[in-house]
Amino acid sequence: MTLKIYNTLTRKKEVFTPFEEGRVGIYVCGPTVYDHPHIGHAKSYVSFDVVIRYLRYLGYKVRYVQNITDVGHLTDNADEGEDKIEKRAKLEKVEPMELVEMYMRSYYEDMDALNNLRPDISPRATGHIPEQIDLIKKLIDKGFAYVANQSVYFDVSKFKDYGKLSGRRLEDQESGARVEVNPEKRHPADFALWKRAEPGHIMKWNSPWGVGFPGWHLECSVMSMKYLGETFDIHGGGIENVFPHHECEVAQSEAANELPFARYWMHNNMVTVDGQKMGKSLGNFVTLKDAFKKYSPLTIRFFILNTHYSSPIDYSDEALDAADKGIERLHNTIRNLRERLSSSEGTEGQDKWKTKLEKYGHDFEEAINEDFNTAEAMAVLFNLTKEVNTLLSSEEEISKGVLSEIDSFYRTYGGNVLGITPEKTVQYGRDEEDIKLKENLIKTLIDTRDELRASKNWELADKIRNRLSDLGIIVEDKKEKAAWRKK
RNA sequence: GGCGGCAUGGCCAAGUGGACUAAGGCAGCGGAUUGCAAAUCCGGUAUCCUGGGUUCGAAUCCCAGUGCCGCCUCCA
Repeated sequence: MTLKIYNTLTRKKEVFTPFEEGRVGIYVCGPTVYDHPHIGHAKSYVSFDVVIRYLRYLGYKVRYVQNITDVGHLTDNADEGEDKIEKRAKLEKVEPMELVEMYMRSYYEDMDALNNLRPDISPRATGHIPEQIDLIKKLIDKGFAYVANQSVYFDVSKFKDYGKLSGRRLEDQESGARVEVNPEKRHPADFALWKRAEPGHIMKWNSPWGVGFPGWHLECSVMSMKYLGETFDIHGGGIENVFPHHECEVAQSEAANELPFARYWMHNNMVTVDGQKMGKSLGNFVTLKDAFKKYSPLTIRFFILNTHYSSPIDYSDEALDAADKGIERLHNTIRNLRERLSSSEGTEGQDKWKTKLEKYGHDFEEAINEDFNTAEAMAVLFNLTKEVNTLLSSEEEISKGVLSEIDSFYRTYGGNVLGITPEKTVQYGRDEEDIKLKENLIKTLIDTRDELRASKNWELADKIRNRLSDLGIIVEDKKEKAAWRKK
């Protein structure tokens, strides 16, 4: 079995082989931190998180680089408009770097909640100005860039492969269709490597061409090659950035190095909200902080992974409610399993289950190997879950050996690879002590109720169960002792 | 105008030439289980957008049509 990845560059699904045996270098376009992250960020970074997790599961030593854009990303296209960070900083009356810090923290907070692993390196554009200047110099020296009125532009006509990633040809582009062409540019498709700072511009640095700031596309080229090498394995990002962002990255990197840049390009699709595109201008952004008020982060993760990363998803209450129920079923089984595990012993039947689980593991891998088909992989998890539920609800004794084999299956595939199953199954309170106290209080009530049931005092037993239900505690009666869970 | 994608049960969604008499989730229906519930299990539920074509064989390939969506402004 081999991992296959759909490569935007070749428009084909290809067998993945790393550049350097046993190691994988991956760069994923990170956020521009000028606002709280939204549901679109979640889709992108959850998708790539599974890529990272699976590559590690396969035994690769992975270096995961994901940048933080903190300068150079402008509000408009074609190198015009204000810097997003600077604009927002002025609005909130803070230092640009203060703003960056604030939203960067917000970003990691939400990504942590979604159970995304942190990147190994999170380089910031402002921390790599000298490197960016060096790359520009190199491009000018090689004749791929030119200086115009203290700004520097990449000359697309000099790079014959321009358009190979996005499949666009220069002559097809209707220049100036949506924006006025900057008269400093020789060709309308030329893009800024360095922009001179206009009066009043705050975020600026000295350069050989005057005071200014780097173009947006440049940082990704510079930081990926600095940490991953001039040729590296995987470059990921949103499909909306194929052109012009990624196309420009390829151009400037390959022009400078005369070597292939990223070997596999992966692009995730976008999120719509109630069937409509999520856009700044439409004002229908769903921030993760808002989404989390309604749905748990793992529900959102489950919802995202239930569709292939390259397909769009539509965020709606109906879809999220369904995902919520789905993941609850999975969690219920795992919780029941772990409860049984703590009071079981022996190893009878372990080998039989081991064989069975190997087959499920094989099916799971086969799904993920097909360009990260997480939806199919989750189906495997649910097929197993049905079988486990049957086992758990049967009357017979189940050995500790069997239970722990199953538990470790969930930990490996549901936990390590997909990240949709929790380490601990009960999270109910702020700290350990708080959790313990609450659990004990609930247990006390339930124990009392079990005694009432034993003496067939149904009326009072039902009353307690209803009252607990009102408080969000679901009681499930079993033969002797009742079980409970948080709604 | 240029480029690209999608259309599968009530909803979401895998599958992209033969183990498809189409995975999985949600909802609903019937049954088992239960003191009643909850949870769980079992069962039934799809002319694979339309019309042609290729093939021994098509959800899957080709052509035409219809409808939606994205990129070429902003955005992951």
